[in-house]
Amino acid sequence: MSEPVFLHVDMDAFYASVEQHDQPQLRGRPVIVGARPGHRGVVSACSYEARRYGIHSAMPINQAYRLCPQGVYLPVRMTRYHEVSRRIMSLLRDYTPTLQQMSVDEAFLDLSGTRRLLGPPRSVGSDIKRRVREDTGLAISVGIAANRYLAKLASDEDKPDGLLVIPPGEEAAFVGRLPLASLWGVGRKMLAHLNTFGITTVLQLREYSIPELRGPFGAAAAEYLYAVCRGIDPGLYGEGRTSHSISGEQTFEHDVINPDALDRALLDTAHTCMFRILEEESHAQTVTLKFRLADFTTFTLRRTLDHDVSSADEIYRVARLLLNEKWDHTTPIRLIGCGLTNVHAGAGGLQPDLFDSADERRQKVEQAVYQLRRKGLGVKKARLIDQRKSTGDQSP
DNA sequence: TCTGGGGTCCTAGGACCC
DNA sequence: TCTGGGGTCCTAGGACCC
Repeated sequence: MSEPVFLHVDMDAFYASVEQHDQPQLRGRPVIVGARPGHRGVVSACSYEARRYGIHSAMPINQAYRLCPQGVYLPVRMTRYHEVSRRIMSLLRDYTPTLQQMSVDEAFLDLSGTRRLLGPPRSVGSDIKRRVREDTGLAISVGIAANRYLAKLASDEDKPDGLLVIPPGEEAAFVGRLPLASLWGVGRKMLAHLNTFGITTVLQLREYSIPELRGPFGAAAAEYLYAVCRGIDPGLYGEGRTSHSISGEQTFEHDVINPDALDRALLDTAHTCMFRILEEESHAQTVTLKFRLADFTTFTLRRTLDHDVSSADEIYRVARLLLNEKWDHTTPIRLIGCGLTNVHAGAGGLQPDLFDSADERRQKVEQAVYQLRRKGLGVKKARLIDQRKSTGDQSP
């Protein structure tokens, strides 16, 4: 019987590190990747040099700029990061066929039962770090433990360029030493909620039973908290997912009440969603609308149709309907977008014979447009292009 | 210091059916 | 006239993560 061994790989300051690698003159300098200073947006990632100024990801970009005006501010180049990510992931696949990629810069490897083949887990970890550095020039942090949850905490604990192994039997002791806030899944609100019950450490949390936690935190959170404070895997990580969601949204540079500007944004995101669901050959029946007012009040509405969504225009029409139901048409809107939920794999109901001829024609036009877009020709429907020419929101 | 964009999962309440 | 309970689907909102 082999013991379970999981390895978590986390790329350090990923976007910023890729930029520093691609432009060597940026090495050693504070690099901030995200929105343009002077505009609405946040920091997506920043180098360790930038962190010394107090900058961190998700910080408003203008705040970052005030802290470090001499920093190098770069736009997000997602295509490039995906390219580097794919290279690293394929390298990781040399170690296990059951690689579980969690995001562009994170993955789990199940190393259970590989000791005879690959050697001890720690040496596998150093080998991976060395190969990633040789191949891409990037530093990664590696955590190794008996379950995924702890492997992730371990890679987090020893950043940057870290390698931390939690030996079997040390699980509970390791978690017991961590601050409550560093538990994955315990965010600002949960931490504050725990504090109101006098729970400020992992060890204090352990004094509570599941039934005791259930009242204040709910059934799911109770079991989650009970497990993780003991170093037991809470068992998430998206295994066996059968559906997911696709969405797009956009924040306006200035808040908007002009219906044309809103229509344009909705149409644009509707097309993005339709393109993606066709590309992955899935189907969905539920359309969502999200909008946010100037004061940050956010509404999400959804409508489930009696058939699969068949065109971007249909997504747009449903989203527009939902907007009319909820919006007073006078309060400025900061963000708007739409999406699809309950997305399932398989072609679903997109067979043309299920639609009347108008819908069928529209579908064929869209499919053709998507084919061109996929080839990188950047074609958009005339309606979108026409409207884009008249851009100019009605902000005060 | 005014707060992106893409996701996931959970909760609570209502509708509806048996 | 008053009174069930369970199951499922749907909706709106919230917390959290990268």
